[in-house]
Amino acid sequence: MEKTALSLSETGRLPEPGAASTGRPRMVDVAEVAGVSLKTVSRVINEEPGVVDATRERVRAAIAQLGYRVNGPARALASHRSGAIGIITEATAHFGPTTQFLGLERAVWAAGYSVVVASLKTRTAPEFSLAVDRLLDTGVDGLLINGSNSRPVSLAQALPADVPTVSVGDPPTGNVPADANLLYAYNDQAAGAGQAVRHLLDLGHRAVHHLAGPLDWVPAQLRLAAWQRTLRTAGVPEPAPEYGDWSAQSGYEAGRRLLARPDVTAVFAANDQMAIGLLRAAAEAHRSVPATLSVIGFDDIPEASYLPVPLTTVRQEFKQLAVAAVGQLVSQIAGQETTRLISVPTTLRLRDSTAQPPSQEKK
Amino acid sequence: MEKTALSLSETGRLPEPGAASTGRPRMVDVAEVAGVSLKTVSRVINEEPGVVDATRERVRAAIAQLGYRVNGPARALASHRSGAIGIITEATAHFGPTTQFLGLERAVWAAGYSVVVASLKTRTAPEFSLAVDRLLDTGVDGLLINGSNSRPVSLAQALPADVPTVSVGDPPTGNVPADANLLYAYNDQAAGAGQAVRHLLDLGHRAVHHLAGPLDWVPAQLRLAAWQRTLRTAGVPEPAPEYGDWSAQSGYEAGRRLLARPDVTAVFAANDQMAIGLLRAAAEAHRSVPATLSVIGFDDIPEASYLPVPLTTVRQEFKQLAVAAVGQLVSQIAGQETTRLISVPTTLRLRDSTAQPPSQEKK
DNA sequence: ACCCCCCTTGACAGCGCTGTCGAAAGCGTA
DNA sequence: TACGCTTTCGACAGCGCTGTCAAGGGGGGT
Repeated sequence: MEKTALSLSETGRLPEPGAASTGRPRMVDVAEVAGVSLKTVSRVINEEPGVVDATRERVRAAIAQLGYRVNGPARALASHRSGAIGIITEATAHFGPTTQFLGLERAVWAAGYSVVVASLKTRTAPEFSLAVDRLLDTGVDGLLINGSNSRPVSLAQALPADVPTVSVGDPPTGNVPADANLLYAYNDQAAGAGQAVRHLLDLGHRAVHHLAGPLDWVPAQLRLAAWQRTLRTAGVPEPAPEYGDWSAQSGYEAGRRLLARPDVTAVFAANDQMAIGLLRAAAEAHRSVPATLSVIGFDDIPEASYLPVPLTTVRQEFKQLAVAAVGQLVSQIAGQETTRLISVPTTLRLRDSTAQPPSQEKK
Repeated sequence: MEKTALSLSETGRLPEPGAASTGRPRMVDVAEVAGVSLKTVSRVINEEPGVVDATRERVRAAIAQLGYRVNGPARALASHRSGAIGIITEATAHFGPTTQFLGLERAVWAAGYSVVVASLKTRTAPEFSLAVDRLLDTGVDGLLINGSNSRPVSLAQALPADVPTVSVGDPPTGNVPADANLLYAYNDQAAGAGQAVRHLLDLGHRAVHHLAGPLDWVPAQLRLAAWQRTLRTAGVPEPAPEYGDWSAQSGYEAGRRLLARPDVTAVFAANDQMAIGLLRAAAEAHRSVPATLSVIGFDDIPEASYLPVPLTTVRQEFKQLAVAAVGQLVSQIAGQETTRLISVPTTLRLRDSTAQPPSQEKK
């Protein structure tokens, strides 16, 4: 027994001095080539102070010579920081979520972290929890939730309290627990939707209809609520909304139902894709836009300007939002005080799909 | 949820006996609670054989009680496998790349790996190398390259030989080095484009024009080449193509140039977005589709059916492709033999944007 | 009844890095 | 010349897990 132990420690796969040709070079190999200690190499790599320039150069040369690269897991284990941030995102190719996701991804790398992604195919709580678990198992330092969350309450519940998290895209809804680890960054949906509706009212429309998104998406709820609020404030009756699922197809179908109603002259669609579907339904119904029907969308997708009728829409600044959110998260990870809520303004892009209603004199 | 809350409040999550009651529970804490060795806990967690059911249950209970979760970096360090796969992707919200990316992401998780992402804003070699470096520094076990690569040669050059890699989306071009670590999975672009062009020829069009994508994207090259080949085979003259950048806007502009030419009756656009722009240009030029102009796209984006004229297009099966690619990569990581090239077929989706040319009798 | 072998479990040495702390060297001042 | 201070560097002990190998215990074959 002791014999075995002894012989083991004796053989102990010690690399012969000067020759470490096996496998990937390690930090100790670099140290040997540079003629310095392991720790000094570590200092150079992490750009810590207290290393004289000549030594630093020697180490850098050794690194280049061996083609050394750090072992992420080893570093994470020793330093208790993985340097990774997890992003939970919707598994949809929709313009909004995708653009926002890419913005976040780039902002995270720019902040010096790597990005681990888990996508959600359904909007169910179990799948959300599963995604969180997966990300936490990889050891992420923080979490970004991209896009809307259908479960404003369970969101906070499903998140462990000890991982800094920023929910990006939606403002908190309902009674938000004052849990300091859950922050929010979002586009000002309500203001944007309000602007859109007011624009239509200002043009002289007696009624503004709404083609809403699926109500398990917070942005859909917010845009709907802002539409209602704006109408109420203006003292205008509030017609029943039609609902879609963000897709052009659903916009087309909802559009057909909408256009079958009397007196529909202006429609605020909750996103551009549905507005596209609506435009198709209008064409089929021989309603010319904007002469007899005004349409306004939300997002400002790149195609918006190049539709048969260039689409008036509400633009969201995803890049700006992403940078703000990542800044917030990184501060939080560093243990600094941060703003709990960040709101990024939206802007109304006027194009050709909105005009005065056909019969002005009726007033 | 209530269960969790209850058990949490009951146990108070403080393992007393051990000294290290601070912070996250470790495997040794679980071992202590379960009354087994560290190694046995490891066995249970990794579902290794050789643990009797009773013991297994005891360990599982201890894990649940403590709320233990594995430390990814520690496991990666000890096992020499990070369990992560890196995906390099284009930083665009375009339908094709995004859909393909999401397919890959889900397929990777399904295969039991986590996903680290690096996006590319530009198509330059330095940025590509940077992305590879970042991913390798995090310790990924394999690499997926999502979408096209502009640099068929430098792609292989920029990749280290010791990391299994699958290029997803494009077939290899030019002389591919027989480097066993670089595999390919792709949609059969050439066949799809060929089908599209042949469809237009079969309808009786005397010429088929092409609205090509940017030539630094391999799919753009392939679709262009297939268009040329099909025309040549049919003995039809090959007009100069117009070029766009995949966007609706560029499609609109190229469409205007195209429609200014005489005798343009059929256009094969390299993607659906550009086809949308082209449709807009046609509307402005008072060319009705498909009566006086046939248009065909590529991708089959969800909106394609709901455009003013439902778009005939070539559908790509991204999900199927993703699953195949990940299977290929995982086998490669496991050191098994794999197919070096996987091709997934595309299909022509006939809708309303293609018809016979206006003047048939000219034939 | 005995032996052998397999099945289950545990002890222990790292994986490659960082954090702590102390040693050595350099430098100004008395 | 000697002293104390700062700057630069190295020794060493883990971080939390897995892989290897050995130990113990029970069942089947003879």
